[in-house]
Order: sequence, then structure tokens, then C-alpha cells
Amino acid sequence: MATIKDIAKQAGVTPSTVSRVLNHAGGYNEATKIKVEKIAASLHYQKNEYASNLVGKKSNLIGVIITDSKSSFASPIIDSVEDSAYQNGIRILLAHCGQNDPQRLRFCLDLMAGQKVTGIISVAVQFDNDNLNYLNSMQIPLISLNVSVPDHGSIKIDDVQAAYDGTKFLIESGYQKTALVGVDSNDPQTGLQRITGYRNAMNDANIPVNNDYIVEGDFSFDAGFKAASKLLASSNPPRAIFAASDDAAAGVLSYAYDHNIKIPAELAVLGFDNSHVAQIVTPALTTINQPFAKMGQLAVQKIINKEFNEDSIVKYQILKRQSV
Amino acid sequence: MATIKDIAKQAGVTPSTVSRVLNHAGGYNEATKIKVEKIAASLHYQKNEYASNLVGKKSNLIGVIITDSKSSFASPIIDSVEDSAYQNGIRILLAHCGQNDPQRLRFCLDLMAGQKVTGIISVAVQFDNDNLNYLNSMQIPLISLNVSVPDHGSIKIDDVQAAYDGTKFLIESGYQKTALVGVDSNDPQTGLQRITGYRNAMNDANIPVNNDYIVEGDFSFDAGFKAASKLLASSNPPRAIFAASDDAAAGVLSYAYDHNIKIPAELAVLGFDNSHVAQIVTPALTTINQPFAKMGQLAVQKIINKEFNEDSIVKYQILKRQSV
DNA sequence: ATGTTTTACGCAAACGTTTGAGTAGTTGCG
DNA sequence: CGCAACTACTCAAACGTTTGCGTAAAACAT
Repeated sequence: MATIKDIAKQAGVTPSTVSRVLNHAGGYNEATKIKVEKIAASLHYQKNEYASNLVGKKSNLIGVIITDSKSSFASPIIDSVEDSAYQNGIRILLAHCGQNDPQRLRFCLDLMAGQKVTGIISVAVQFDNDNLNYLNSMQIPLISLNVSVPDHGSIKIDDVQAAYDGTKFLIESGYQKTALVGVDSNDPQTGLQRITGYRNAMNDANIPVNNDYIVEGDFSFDAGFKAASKLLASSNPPRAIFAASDDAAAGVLSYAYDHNIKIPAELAVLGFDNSHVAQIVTPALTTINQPFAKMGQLAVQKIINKEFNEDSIVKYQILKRQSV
Repeated sequence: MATIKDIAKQAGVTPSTVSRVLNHAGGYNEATKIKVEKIAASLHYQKNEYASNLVGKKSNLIGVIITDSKSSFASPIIDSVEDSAYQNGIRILLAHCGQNDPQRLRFCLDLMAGQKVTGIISVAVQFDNDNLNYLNSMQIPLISLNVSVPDHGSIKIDDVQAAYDGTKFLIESGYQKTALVGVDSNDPQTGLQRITGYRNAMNDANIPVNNDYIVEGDFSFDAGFKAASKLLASSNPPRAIFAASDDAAAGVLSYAYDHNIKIPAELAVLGFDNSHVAQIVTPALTTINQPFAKMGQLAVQKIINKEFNEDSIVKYQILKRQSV
């Protein structure tokens, strides 16, 4: 591979001059510039980023840590982060940390540290104490999406309020008997907050909360399916189901389809996320839109502008389609 | 940030020794090793990969270029590539190149070159001549998934045969009137090959091909929806639709749902990919399974083993669910 | 006791780039 | 004409590692 020295030799100048030309740093005359650029092109010169970053100490690298792509909202976020990064000449280092795998998360952090990333964007990653301390000790700024992480900036919707509004929306649409599925009360962030929002909305509407109507689970299709089978086979089935994700909502839809339950006539289904699947299932899901693209974009902006400490709450909307 | 020199100073040895200890290179005694490791830990030492790679000339970096994540099969591939990479201590540099954006693809290649990746995995990326030449001139090995790229290794299914088998499967299931949707005859790879497979199967079954039954489009939900509306509103609607992707199949399902067409009683739908959506739509899609996870894994293996020139054809299966 | 091998380091160069400081040669100004 | 200010460079150090070579000291063999 051609280096700056090869170019220098051919052009009859020193590497310094070549470097200045290639970086448009000024301090050379037009003829030299043209000559150097022509030789660089003919040699297929590619700057060695390792050398460059070593001396320059800036990496133009943003680390992105996601749990895994199955979570359905990872894709749009990665897309927008990548696009924003591209527009700013920044590169993306991607790593998966799995679901609750401190060891792998640690590996991810080491990776990012070794690459001297200017910042990390984590998507729905829960930090355990060890890794949080480790991160803090390394002084790498972090922007967390979807969940908040102590001492670091975050970008998320107001989960309590969103669950409140979703529940209220169902109630006002005539569904008093509304269940909440796919929430994990052990998850202090999303799960618990959405349960709180649901409870608050029921209380404010003076509807007693039936605890059987809160069905625990993760955000998966299966969780939705199982919850539906438990709820809808019971003696007192709900008239509406509020799922904690679109995938879970799709699970509900699937159960309903199998048992010939008409949506929304016999059962209303409200999703959460407005992920890709929300638009393509039948009937199309009424859901709570999370502005993933905007969140990814904002995360990159924050890292560029070094705004690491504020928490941003972004707006969601209830997106009406066919399922309620 | 602490460097190897800081450790050396504290430990009373030279950087060489520290380096050897940290790399488990041998040539030090146990006491020194323990001392160095303890100091390194206490200083939160992180190897500067830039310096390391600069001298070592190996990057442990694999570049991944995808068009965009919306293509629904990007996610499982990225997941498996990332997992395989993780198990081999390799990092992933991710870049999007958009759909037909030579300029951005060029940018991606520059990025990869600058980072001195050991290899590039491209997912469903079509190389124009300029970029192909550019890639070749840079001598970076490439493994292409889903499409084949001249002079470089690829991993894909046999699209002609898969479309043939899918069509044959529909015919043998009793559907003589089978349409093919979501294919682009301008796409010499996937599109054209699947059309060929479809035609071959029809011919072999002695069924005349009705050209109206081949509806052009991309792989999107909308393409499937539009194709369905064109086909099913016609005077001679097909009894089965073979979609070129699960997303397109979901579009067909959606149209059918809107017009109260029963699946599979009145219309059979066969998808393609077995992406995440295939399992969660209602009814669940019978589809052609592409082993994305295996493909990603294999791609990483090939790069590690430096097998850049073979084309691998991986196996698909027809996965029977509810839609046919 | 002498010679040989091994161990456990140190030394210094190298990787490719950037950048502050230095310097010929040219231009401008009064 | 003399001095300052530029221009267009060159020089050399620096970034943090790795690694081949060198070498004292220790261990072993004869």
C-alpha cells in the first residue's frame, strides 16, 4: 500500500508537504498541490487512519452498542445513526452486548476504549454497576437511547406518560376492559414505568385495576401470543389489549387470528414502537410511535456537540391505523 | 489515558516488558507479570489500538457494508456476523451504502481502506464498474452475500433453483394459476434469476406462462400490496402468489385482508427469505428459508481463513406455515 | 572450573502520519 | 537599499506500540 512517503518521493517534496496538501492545510503552491494530488490518485493512496489517529488523537469514531437486532427497533436507529454519522464524516463501530451478559458488555466497552471512540451510543442497554463504574473510570461519554443510565445523557420518550396516554386512548375509545401485556415488572425502566402509566390512567378513569390484566413478559411475539391465550381463554376476557411492543401486539393478533377473533370489532389491539412490523401486519397496528430516526440523529448531534449530560425527552404520538 | 510507558515506569521495567506481559508473549518471570498486570488494572490501562495496529499491520477489523437495514434480512446477518466476530476477537466496522448510490459506496470503500480492514462483507450490494475497479485496485478482499460480485467470493442460495422449487411447490399443491410478484427484471441477479426459475417450473409443468402474472416491483411491502391489487382485481385472478420477499408477501396478505380474501383457502401466498416478519404476520407465511445466520457466520470464517475466491451456495428450504 | 544454554529483561528501530519550528528565497514598502 | 513580511517549503520530533537483537545473570552440563 502506498504511503505518504511514496508520494513525497515521486513528487520530489517531503512527506510534510504531501500531508498538508492532502489535508488542505495550506502552505503550498498550486503547482505542487496538483502534482501531489495526481500522484496520490495514481498510487491509489489511502490515508492510514491508524497513523493519523495516533498522532492526531481524534478518532472520528462513534461506538454503537445494541443488545441485538431482533429487538426490531434497533434497525431504524442504526440506520439513522449511520446516516447522520455519514453526513458528518464519522464512522460507526458496532457491537452487540446481548441481553444480560455483563461479560460481553465489558468486552464491548474495552473495544470502544481501545478504539478511542469519541462517544458511545447505547440502544436499550441496561448497565450493571460494575460496567457502569468501569465506563465512568474510562471517561468515555455515553448517550443512552430508550433507557436512562445514571450520570449519562439519555434520549427517550416519557414511558409513564406514553403508557398513560395509550391506556387513556383505549378507555376513551370505549374499552374499559383493557389489559396490558408484555411488560416486565423487574425492569425498573421501561417495564415498571409503563405499568405505572397504565395504572394511573385506569385510576384517573375510576376503573379498578384487575391485576390479572397485567401480564408479564418480554417484548417478543411469543410473549404477546402467550399473554393473549391466557387472557382471551379466561372467563373474563378483556376487550382491548395494550402491548408493550409491536412484536407482542403481533403475537396477540396471531392468537386472535387463530381463534377467529375479529380485530378491532371483538378485540382492540394497541401496539408500541411503530416498528417496521406495525405497518405490515394485518390489520395494521394502531401503535405508539417512537421517533427512532430522530433519536438516532439527535444522539449523533449530541456527541458532536459534546452535550453529554442532558436527558432529552422526545415526543411520541398515537398513530391510528386499523387495530383499534 | 494511561499508556504502556506509565505502567513501565511504575513497575520499574521497560515498555517492552510490559508489552510482552500484556500480550502473553512469554519472556518474563511470574513476579514481573503479576506486578505489571496489577498496575495496568489499577491504571485502567487500555491498549491504544491505533498504535498497536500501526506497527502490527493487522487490524482485526472486518468491514460490513449494507444497503440499509430496512431490507429486513440485514438484521439477522449483522447479528450473526457480529456474534462470529466476537467469538474470534474481531471488530465490526459498519457502513451503509444506500440503494444505488455509487458515491456513497465509494465513501464506504474509502472508509474500509483507511481502516485497513482485513476484509469486507457486503450484503446485497450491487457494485458498479467504477467501484469494482476501485475495490480491486485497493486489493481488499470481499465476500458478497446474496449477490455475486465478479472476481470476488460470494455466499448465496441458488436463486433460480429456489424460485423453481417454490413455484413447483405451489403447482404441486394444486395451484396452476400462480403469479410471481416483487421481482425486478432489471436486476440481473436476484430478480432475473427468480423469474427464470419461475418460468422454468411453469414450463416443466406444461403450464403456459401468463406474462401478466409476473408483476415487477422491488422487495417492499408496497410492491406486494400494489401487485396484489392489480392481480386480484383483474378478470383472471391467480389462485396463488409467489412473492420475492416476505415483506412483499405481507403486502399481499394485507390487500387480501382488506378485501376479505381468505388465505390460503381462496389465495395461497408463498414468501421468500423467512425474515422476522414471516413468523409474525397472520396467517404465518409459508416461505423459502434463507439461512442468514449461517451465511453471516460463514462469511466471517472465510475472511479469517482467507478463502476469498470460492463461491458458496448455501441451502434453502421451503418452510411450511399457514399461508399455503 | 569451564563452557553452554536459558531466562529475563533492555535497547532501539519501526509503523505512517501530523505539526511546530526553522529557513531559504521572494515580495512589498518606505 | 534595507528591513519586514510572506511563501513554500524542509526538518525532526512525536503519537503508543511491537519486536528483533543484544546481553547480563542464572542455571545447567561436563
